[in-house]
Amino acid sequence: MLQLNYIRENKDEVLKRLSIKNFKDAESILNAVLEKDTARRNMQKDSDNLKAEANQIAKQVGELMKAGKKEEAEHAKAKTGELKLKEKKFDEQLKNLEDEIHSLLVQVPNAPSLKVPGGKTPEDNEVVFEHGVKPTLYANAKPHWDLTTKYDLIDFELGVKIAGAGFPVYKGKGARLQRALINYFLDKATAQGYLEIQPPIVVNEDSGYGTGQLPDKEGQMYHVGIDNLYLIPTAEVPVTNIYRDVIVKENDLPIKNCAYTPCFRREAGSYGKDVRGLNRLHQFDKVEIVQIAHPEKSYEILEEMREYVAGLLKELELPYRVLKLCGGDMSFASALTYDMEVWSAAQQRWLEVSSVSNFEAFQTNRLKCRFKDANGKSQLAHSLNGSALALPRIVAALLENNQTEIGIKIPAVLVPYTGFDMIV
RNA sequence: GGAGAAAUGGCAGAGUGGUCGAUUGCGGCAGUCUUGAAAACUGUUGAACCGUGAGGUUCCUGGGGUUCGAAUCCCUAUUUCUCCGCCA
Repeated sequence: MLQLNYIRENKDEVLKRLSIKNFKDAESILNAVLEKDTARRNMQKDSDNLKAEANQIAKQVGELMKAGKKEEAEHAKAKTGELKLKEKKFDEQLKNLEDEIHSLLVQVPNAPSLKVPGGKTPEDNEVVFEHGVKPTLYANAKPHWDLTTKYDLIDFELGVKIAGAGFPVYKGKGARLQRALINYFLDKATAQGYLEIQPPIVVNEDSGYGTGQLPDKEGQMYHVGIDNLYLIPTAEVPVTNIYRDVIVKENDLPIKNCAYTPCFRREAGSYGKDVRGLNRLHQFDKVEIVQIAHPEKSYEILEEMREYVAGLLKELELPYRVLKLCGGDMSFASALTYDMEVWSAAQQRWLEVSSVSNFEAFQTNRLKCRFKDANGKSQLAHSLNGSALALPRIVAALLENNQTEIGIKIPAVLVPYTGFDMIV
């Protein structure tokens, strides 16, 4: 949620930034918000005065009673009846106005950074960096869904039997490769100063609202109805919610957390080649990095996180590219997002493996995650997160790109974790 | 799942109808002392909203109620703890 004060003071800038996201009704919504805000403030002033008066009378009654002036006290009491009625009316109207403002405000996406390119579709994303050489495969090379069968690494059919499509069963070296990647990613993140967190993988409603999955994306999460809990779609949800309703120390910024969790996504509406094999799953593993940052440092930190993720891909010897998402392709909450994609040699396409975003104060406004600045004033911190990394598509690319006639080569950095350097 | 108790500021913990936005301790911050630090001492220290300001309003888990007046009384929801049962 955008900050009301900020909109009030920087309306033109906010409008300009929102136009990058092609958000249509920005002007009319913001005008309505500001109008209602003015009305709300006036009403609060009136209401506060009324309450002050009532408080005065209550105090007087107390004093009169103590002094034994019963009659006068009764007289004063009588006066409050009327005030009370008015008070109730004011409170109701105030609450209505606040609700209206809130429901308008939650419709407004985060205002993109001015660095975000315009555009509407993924084609308009800007390639800012590309690294590595796309491998040329031998004649009989296969896509990963054939390789996983050939080497008995992943059983998709078995997953269907046990749970359903999109819940693969990893076996033998396939399972070991998963564990190796998770450990490798966690070790790297820890070395980079991220504190490892092992959060719950279900969250309550408040947490869902805190990071913005609720109410909009309710249908994308698995819901445990009997206890009203949601399976997390990403570790971002439980980890960021650690800082809900928290005032952190300015000196502690930036706070760096990482977490491995399984992630659960219903992916309603997906179909076709996008869902083949490991391309899109209902359950997958991911190591997430999260930072709570000082507002002045957040963009610097975004670049640092992007570099960090790129470093992982480089070590894994995967050809990758970095996209700066255009306004139309960005998520609702993001102010600037980099997508990292790896080249899948057998599918001949780029696969998104990480998304690194600066949310500025959009999430922290909802979360009420603040810090005290040098003047003792609380202000909202900025939040950022990124995948580092999501496993399935990394596995897909590793298998496809490194296949040879005699087996699949494991990149050197992973060998200490897998215990084997070749899948044969 | 059954029985009981509790929920107060960063933490601990007072407070049972008006003088309570809340005693006190710890922690934090600033200062004195010190070459520096520690200790000691002194001061300061919750949040949100309205207001240029003075100041005002709201908040003692959430919601509702009683009352001129509620942290305090009543109802309700949630959570936590203890005991019992079950159990990785």
